Amino acid sequence: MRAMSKGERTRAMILDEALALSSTDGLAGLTIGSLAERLGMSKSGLFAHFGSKEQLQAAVIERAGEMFTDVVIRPSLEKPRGLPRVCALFENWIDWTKGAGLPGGCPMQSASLELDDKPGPLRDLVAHQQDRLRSFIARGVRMAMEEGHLRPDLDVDQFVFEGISISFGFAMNHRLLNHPDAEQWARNAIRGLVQRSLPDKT
Amino acid sequence: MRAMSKGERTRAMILDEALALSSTDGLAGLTIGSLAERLGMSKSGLFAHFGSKEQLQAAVIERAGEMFTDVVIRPSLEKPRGLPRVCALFENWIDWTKGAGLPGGCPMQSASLELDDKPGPLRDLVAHQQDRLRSFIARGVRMAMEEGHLRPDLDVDQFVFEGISISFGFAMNHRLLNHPDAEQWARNAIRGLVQRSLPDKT
DNA sequence: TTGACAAAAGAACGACCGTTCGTTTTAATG
DNA sequence: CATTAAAACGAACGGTCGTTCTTTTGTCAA
Repeated sequence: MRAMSKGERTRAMILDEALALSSTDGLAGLTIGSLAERLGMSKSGLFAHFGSKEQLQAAVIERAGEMFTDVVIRPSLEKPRGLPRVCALFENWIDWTKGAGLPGGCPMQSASLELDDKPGPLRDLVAHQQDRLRSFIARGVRMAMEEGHLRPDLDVDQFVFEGISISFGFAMNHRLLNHPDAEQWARNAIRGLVQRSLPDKT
Repeated sequence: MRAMSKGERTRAMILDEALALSSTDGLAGLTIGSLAERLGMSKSGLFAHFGSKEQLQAAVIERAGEMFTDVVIRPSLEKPRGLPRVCALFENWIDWTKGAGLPGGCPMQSASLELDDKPGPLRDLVAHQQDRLRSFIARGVRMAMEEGHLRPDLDVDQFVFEGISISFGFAMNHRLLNHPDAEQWARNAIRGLVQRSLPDKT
């Protein structure tokens, strides 16, 4: 890990700060000037690390994806496969939304809303990351079905849609209206989703 | 309606275009220059109608709220009170998300994400509108309980949370990933939510 | 320690931002 | 019609945007 040159180190430092900034101001609100000022360096010096603003934004999106993987996905893999892993993922996700690291909300969520009408490489990047998440959850659910933890006739895509919707809905309620009950609602909703996906007790 | 002066007419015209623009580019991406160009008028002439950009943005948010009321809420009031009205609301909402009028997605949703970390009058405005929607739905659900359409022990806030989450989740899936099954998932989820809120058949 | 190269700084660019102001055009009213 | 107020314009302001240069500084191996 000490094979990290000076340039690579500052680049990583820039990305960390850029991620924090874009989580509050959005991907478009992320400006090179303010980012440089926060880091106490010159615009041009910062700029040279990325070559263009779009590439900076792309790097931010990728970094956000890595962070999400580290905080939400990877820890869930330490749980036993099947239902425990699926539940752990949603719990990690709720914790992540509550502000794990980033000052603003989940940057991927705002990026999605921001880019949904703007075709281009950034939009493709975000869509791809969302697809990866979706298929990861689907894989976990299918495992849980194989393990007998969930109904064999469960509609996997429907389950994933509802789980993701709850997570996004929680972010909305928690961050904008910061309603104190939002977390409880989200946990209840996830629990209900799981409960009605269990195998029949007959 | 002919009591509308020239100024009021152009102001309305400006707001319509501003709403369309902000639905694709976001509230922050809405600029006076591009808006004026689209309308074929001068920046200063347009500016004079609002006095500041923030007031323009506030007017856009309010206009978006009116539009949502016209397209989603008001039509549901023509249905009989109780469950039919609640279901109609969610169906209207899905249609609205599919692009009723606006080229971009629901402007209120992106505004929420955009402003959730930026305290100020705009954030308050959006939060207030969301609160109004939430309490409107809650009122409808309570009516349905009184009519005997829904379980008397139903957790109203929980119901509202899940319904709103589904609607937002649909927007996300439909607009960003434009997954063809998204609408079906959303309708299934709403139907499931309603079904498990019905009175016991015992 | 020197020499080569990577990294950061600095100044400047054209473009666009929100905003102001004075002027001109247009609409409403007697 | 003439008058007056409302509405739209055009030019300009200070700032910031992303980006491009050239120059200076720092790093790191020979």
